[in-house]
Amino acid sequence: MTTINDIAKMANVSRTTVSRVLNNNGYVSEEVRKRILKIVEETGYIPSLSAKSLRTKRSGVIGVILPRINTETASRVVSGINEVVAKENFQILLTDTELDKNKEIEYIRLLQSRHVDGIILLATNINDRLISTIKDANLPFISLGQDLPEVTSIVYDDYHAAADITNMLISNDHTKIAFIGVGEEDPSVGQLRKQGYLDTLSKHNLPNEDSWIQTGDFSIESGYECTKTIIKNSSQLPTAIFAVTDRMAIGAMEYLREQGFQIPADIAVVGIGASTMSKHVTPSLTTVDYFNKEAGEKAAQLLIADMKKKMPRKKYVQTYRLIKRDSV
Amino acid sequence: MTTINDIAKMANVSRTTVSRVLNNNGYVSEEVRKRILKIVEETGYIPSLSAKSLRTKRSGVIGVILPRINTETASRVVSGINEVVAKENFQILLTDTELDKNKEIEYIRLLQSRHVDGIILLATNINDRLISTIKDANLPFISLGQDLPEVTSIVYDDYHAAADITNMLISNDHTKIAFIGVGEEDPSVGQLRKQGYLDTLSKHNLPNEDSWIQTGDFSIESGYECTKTIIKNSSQLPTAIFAVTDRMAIGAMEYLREQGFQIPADIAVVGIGASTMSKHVTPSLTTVDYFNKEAGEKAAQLLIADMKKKMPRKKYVQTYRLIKRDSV
DNA sequence: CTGAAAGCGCTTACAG
DNA sequence: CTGAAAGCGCTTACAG
Repeated sequence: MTTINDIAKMANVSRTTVSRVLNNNGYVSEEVRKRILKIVEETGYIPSLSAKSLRTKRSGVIGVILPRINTETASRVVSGINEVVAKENFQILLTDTELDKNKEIEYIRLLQSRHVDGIILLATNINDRLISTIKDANLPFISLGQDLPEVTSIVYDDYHAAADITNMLISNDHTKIAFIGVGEEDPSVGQLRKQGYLDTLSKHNLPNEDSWIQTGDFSIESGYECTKTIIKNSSQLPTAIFAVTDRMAIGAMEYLREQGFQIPADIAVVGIGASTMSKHVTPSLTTVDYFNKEAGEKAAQLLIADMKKKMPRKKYVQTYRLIKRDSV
Repeated sequence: MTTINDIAKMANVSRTTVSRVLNNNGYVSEEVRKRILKIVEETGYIPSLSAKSLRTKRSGVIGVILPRINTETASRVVSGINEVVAKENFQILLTDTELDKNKEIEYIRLLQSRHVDGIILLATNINDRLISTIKDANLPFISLGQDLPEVTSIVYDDYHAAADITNMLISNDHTKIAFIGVGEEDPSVGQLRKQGYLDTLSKHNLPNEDSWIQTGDFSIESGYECTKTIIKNSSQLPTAIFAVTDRMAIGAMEYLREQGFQIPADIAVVGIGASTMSKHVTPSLTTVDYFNKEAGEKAAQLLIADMKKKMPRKKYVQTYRLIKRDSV
């Protein structure tokens, strides 16, 4: 492999000078510069970034920790992150926890050992070990999706989004609104969205049967099953179902359609996420757009800013947008 | 930052011994091992992989080059790759070319400078500069999705998949079959799928009007527009439309539905890709499953095998499966 | 404008 | 079973 020493020899200069040319800093005579560049070109020399990184303590790599790699949300976020960091010549090192909390911690340490310059975590839960691992890493760090104490966080406005969409159902004359949520170990999706729903119901003095509130696991199938339970176990049928993710909402629509319910005439369905699918199912799904890609961009911008100059911890709340379509 | 030297001092041994304990090779007395491990634990010491990689010439990182990061195909493939490489403790360094051919080459060189142990390229085209860059990199390399000369390639069986699905339309009594393809700079999707369609038509002596054959760009919108052109410009309406991707097929369905056509009664629609969406649109879309995740797994396995022991160049053809649903 | 030298944090023959 | 020493390929004060 060609190294900086080879280039130096071939150009009859020291490797110091070659380094200066390559990094464009320090004075080098135009003549020498040209000579070196020519040789670099001819040999196809590619500098070793591991050596550089060992020496400079910067790697040009940003670590991204995802709960699941193959979801539309994740790929939108990564796309947003990538767009920003690529411009600054950073690469993304991707890790997938498969929703395993231990892996979150393991990967933070791993990324640290790879000397990444910063980490963006798409968080799904909050726990003390996680927080302390992040503190110990002592690296520019952004949490996206959960409000992590002591860590700069970008969160979606889960509470208000859920409240808004519930309100929208109410203003469409729905008074019996069922709910499909996820487990409370996920504060953002599991707790805040549910609270937004519950508070809105009580504000309007609306009833809610126990059987109207079900807990799924983000999958289409769980939306289907929860809806089955709602329909079968309710003394009174709801006239609307609010699922906290589009996928579960689409599972709900599937079950309702199979059972011969008309959507929205018999039962309306809404979700959250503005997935591509939500637009193309029939009827098209009313949902909330969380601007995931923009959230990824923002996370990357904040991270880069923090890398350049240590920023104080702050919490950012993303905006969202209701998308009214045919399922209501 | 704690280094191996610090640990060595604290344990009163040489860093050689610490290295041996950490990497679990060479003889170390049980007593010393325990002492070292305890100190490692207490200090939270994290070895520097850049230093290790500089020394060993292996990085434990695999580079993946994607044409677009946020597509379902890409995320399935990456998920498959990740599953395999994570087991062997490799990380994925992800790059996104945004369909720019120059970036493919740029990223190969970049990944090389980062000393990745191998590269998987989701190729979208074939050109000489690309091939020669790959040869120069002299790294374990797998092409996925295109048959790159001189490079181990995993390809989908585009020709036969297209032929099969066309045949299926014919055996459902369709004789007027329109086609929505993509540009021919993409040999797999643009050329092979089209050829499979054309050959099947001529084998059955079926007609095909010029206006029945349109070229889109993978997007839902282009499927919509191509279908508009087909419907408006044809002297005879086709009774079926074969779009080479699900997204374009879904665009086609959208236009047809808007215009009041019944699917499949008036016009049948088929796609390729087995996207999640294809299952959940109404009517559900007949399509071809390419097992993208399995392709990703296989790419990773081949790459790892090649890293361990140089393998001869070979071409692998993935299997596929027709999924008949309600759009035919 | 240019170079010699030190050092980043590891691993690995080699010697004992 | 253990350690001293060399070296991986860079960058960066420092000196001239």
